[in-house]
Amino acid sequence: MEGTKETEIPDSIRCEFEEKGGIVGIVESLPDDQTIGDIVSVARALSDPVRVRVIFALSVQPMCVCLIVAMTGYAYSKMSYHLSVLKEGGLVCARQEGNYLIYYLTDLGRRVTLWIG
Amino acid sequence: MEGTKETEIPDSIRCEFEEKGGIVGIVESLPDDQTIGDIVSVARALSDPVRVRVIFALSVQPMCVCLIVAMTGYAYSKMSYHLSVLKEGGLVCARQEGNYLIYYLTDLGRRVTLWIG
DNA sequence: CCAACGTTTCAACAATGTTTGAAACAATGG
DNA sequence: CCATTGTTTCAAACATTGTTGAAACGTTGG
Repeated sequence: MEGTKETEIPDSIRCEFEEKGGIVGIVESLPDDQTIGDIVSVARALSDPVRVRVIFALSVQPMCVCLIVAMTGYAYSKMSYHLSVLKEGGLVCARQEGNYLIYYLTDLGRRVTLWIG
Repeated sequence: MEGTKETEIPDSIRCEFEEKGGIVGIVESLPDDQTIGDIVSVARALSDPVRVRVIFALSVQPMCVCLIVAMTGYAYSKMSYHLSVLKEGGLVCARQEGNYLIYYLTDLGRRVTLWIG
């Protein structure tokens, strides 16, 4: 055994694989951890049906929490949790208006909603 | 109170909201459950860093499990689990070659990888 | 047929994510 | 200042996901 090789790999792959620089080459071509982390947090935000519904609804128009709650039938505290996950994923943000909090899509939220739609 | 109205909503939203048909109108404009479910299962597949890394690696070239394992340092059984999540999300599939299983991106997997990259 | 290899499956366990209801907070109107 | 309304926070219960190591499966070569 010489150098970086430890694993046997099938012929059908070996050639292309070595051309690409082997494991080292492929790993180097991967996005950095920060980018991967961003992707993961968006994905997590989208990994629940009610949250997906909410961002689609917000893509129609901004809404206060009371509307979102009325639309989904969820309790305030429950929806508050889901909204916080969407906020952490960078998909929504909120502005205060009097007694109300109005949630709306961020730029990223808009792009994501367009793309998955 | 007349008709569908039960919730007080702030002035800044009311007008636009009623134009869109209120809650009923907005709910009707949402994607159907099947579509939402598909989005969620793709999102879940992407909601772990190692899985995201794997699909990026597979976008460079198909790989047998032993290579993926070597690349990530994960145990076989662990990686096998993550690959099954990616498969359930419809992002990857595999073909057998002799003793090896070679994973590669599906069409959906390719589109997703391109978009998130 | 047997042994070796690549891979998956399984069950127990650990870790994370979600729900619940009560309590707290902030803004408004009286 | 007080009561009310819209919303968040918190901790405890609960549910879903991820990890581990051992055992099983399928394919290959001897």
